[in-house]
Amino acid sequence: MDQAAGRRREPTMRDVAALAGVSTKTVSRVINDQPGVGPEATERVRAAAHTLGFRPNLTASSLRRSDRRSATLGVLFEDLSNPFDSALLRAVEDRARSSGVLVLTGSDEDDPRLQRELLALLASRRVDGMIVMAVGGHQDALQQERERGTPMVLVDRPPTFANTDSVTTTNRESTREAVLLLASLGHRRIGFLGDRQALWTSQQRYTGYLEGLAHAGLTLREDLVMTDLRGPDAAEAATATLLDLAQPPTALFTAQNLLTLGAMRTLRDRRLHHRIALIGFDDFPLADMLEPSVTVIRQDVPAIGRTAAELILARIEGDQAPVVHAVIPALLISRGSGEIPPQPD
Amino acid sequence: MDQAAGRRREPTMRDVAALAGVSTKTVSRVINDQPGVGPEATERVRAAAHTLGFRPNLTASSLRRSDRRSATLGVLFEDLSNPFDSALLRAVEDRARSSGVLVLTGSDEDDPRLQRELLALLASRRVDGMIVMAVGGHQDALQQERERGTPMVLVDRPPTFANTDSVTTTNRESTREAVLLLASLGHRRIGFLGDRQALWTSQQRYTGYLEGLAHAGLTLREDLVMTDLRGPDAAEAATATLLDLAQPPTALFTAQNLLTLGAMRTLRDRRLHHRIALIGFDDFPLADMLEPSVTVIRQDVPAIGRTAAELILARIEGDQAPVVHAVIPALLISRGSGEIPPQPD
DNA sequence: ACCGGTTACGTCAACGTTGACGCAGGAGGA
DNA sequence: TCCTCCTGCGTCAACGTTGACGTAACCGGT
Repeated sequence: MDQAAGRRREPTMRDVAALAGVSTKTVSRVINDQPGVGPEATERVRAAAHTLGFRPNLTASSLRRSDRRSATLGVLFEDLSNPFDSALLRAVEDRARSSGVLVLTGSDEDDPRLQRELLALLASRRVDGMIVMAVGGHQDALQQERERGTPMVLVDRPPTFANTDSVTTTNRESTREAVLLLASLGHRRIGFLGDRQALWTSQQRYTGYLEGLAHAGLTLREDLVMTDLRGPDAAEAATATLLDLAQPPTALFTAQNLLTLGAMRTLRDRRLHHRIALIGFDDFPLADMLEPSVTVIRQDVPAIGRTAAELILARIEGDQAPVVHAVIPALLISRGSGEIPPQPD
Repeated sequence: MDQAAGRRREPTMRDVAALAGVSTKTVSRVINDQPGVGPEATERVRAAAHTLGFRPNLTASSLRRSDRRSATLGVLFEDLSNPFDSALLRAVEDRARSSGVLVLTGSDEDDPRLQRELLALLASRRVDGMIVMAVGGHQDALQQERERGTPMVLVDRPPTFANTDSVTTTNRESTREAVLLLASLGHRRIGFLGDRQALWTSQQRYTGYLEGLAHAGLTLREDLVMTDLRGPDAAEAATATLLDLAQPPTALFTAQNLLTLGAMRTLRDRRLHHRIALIGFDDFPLADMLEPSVTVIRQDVPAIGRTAAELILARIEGDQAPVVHAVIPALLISRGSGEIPPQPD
């Protein structure tokens, strides 16, 4: 047995047919459970297939079939090593596998060039449909792919173009809810740390923040808002800046999980983590093990993934229903850090 | 534009050929950068392909080519939503993409039936090779697949059968090192919490524990060893059991990241987290944000993934070198919890 | 005995692409 | 001048499978 080259030729339907003494078409019928084959012929084919270890070649099959199905889905996320993305992938995968569908994956790092390239690689493998996290900025590549007729569902962020399903979460509403919670505890100076404003989710969360302030009768203080923070280190520095203000915030809202970590780090360094309230968007492992435990807004990632998978599978089956923009509710999980009242100076 | 059905027919080489006024073979040559086409014909083909939006059908191509390559790899891990697995996937993916190869994924949940099923699904899509985390117990399905000639590399756990590459880490050596560190601080009663002993990694880590004790001149106390723990809850209970002994351990070694979390939870509940030393196998996010920060053995996940991908790609290219069992060194990261000296009772 | 229908197969071509091979025309050498 | 080689194409068949269609045998009814 070699490691690689000299790979044994896989047995084909022709081989099975020869051994069973029937035509390849009959083998095809048996393999695909189609009617029109007698019980003994069926048995002979089954036996032959088993002794030869025959496995149908799905690429040849999908080439020839009229529906062209490859029973393969493309999944294009920002970064599959991110817990949010990988949990989403897992949910998609589970739902897909129950339909015998496998998943071809890619990480585009939110880079339009990379996304376009990966889209092309998926397309040349003729996946039946794609579940994609759109990159920030314009979605030209996605739109072009969609206009070619590729079934597509966007997750996490909706399309900027027409006629494409999406699954997102209650970014705005849940953020508003969190801000209202803080305000109800008496906080008047609530800081906001946000991701890149080019991202739709960031904009939504910021809008929710503004709405929350308005509902609580608070006026926006621009100096308490820091956006376009990329990663925990930026959030760490931004938090320090806010705390150094003459009138520092008594509560913080962090609009993304990495930013939550950065903010926590600064609060901890300054021994303020029990004195300044903190609510973060996105749950993360161990949030409940920290001191104080971190209050977060948790997206229902399994539901998002399952919904996206169900949508795309239905579209692939030919579902012609009007476009769907599903919104999966997120949940505010109170753990302690968000319930700290404002502290006297 | 419909959502799904009535999917536009993708343009083929025939369409391009017709528009460019050449034969399909000439189109094929241009697309594949093969020689034997004049500059103007090349230009006409390029233009035609561009205006039609032609993209080669890789499934048809791989069916016909002599090497049968589909430029697709199968990756079969235990659970893609686990941070270790997803980081590994990401590393594999990056290395593969630099060769234009895409990855077809699956999670087998350490279930032999599921693994066999997913293996078959990957095989019927004729992936060029597979990177697999073997399930605990016997590896029959893997071995059979391997014996059919499928190029294969195992990660995290080595094969129990011949002639198959693997990439693992220094489970035994690093565990020994950790135990020696604890012993050097004066610990005499070091507890061990282990995963299912059916897993190779668990056995290795347990062996390392034994070796560490022996090197330190300590005798094994069986009552301090708890194995076959599944998940954090089991570890939590096991830790409680150990602490309730007449002579409880003064230090703990947890052989897997979920077990580390469970042990930490119990230590914290009993307010012993600053009095009992703890070292865990596998790093995890936020380990540095806890109090005390958790000393861990960190596997070099990117290196493992990259190495596995390079191995499989080389084998696919026909590399006939003898079997490789790569071992990637893990690193002990001292953060505090592992440096707590034994406390007087 | 004859007809219409059904059952259980088989034959053939085609899906989109590429390997093997063929061929015309021009360049270059004897 | 003729032969050879090379360049730049084209033709054809085949990869493994399945849709469309053909057909022989048999059934029941008249």
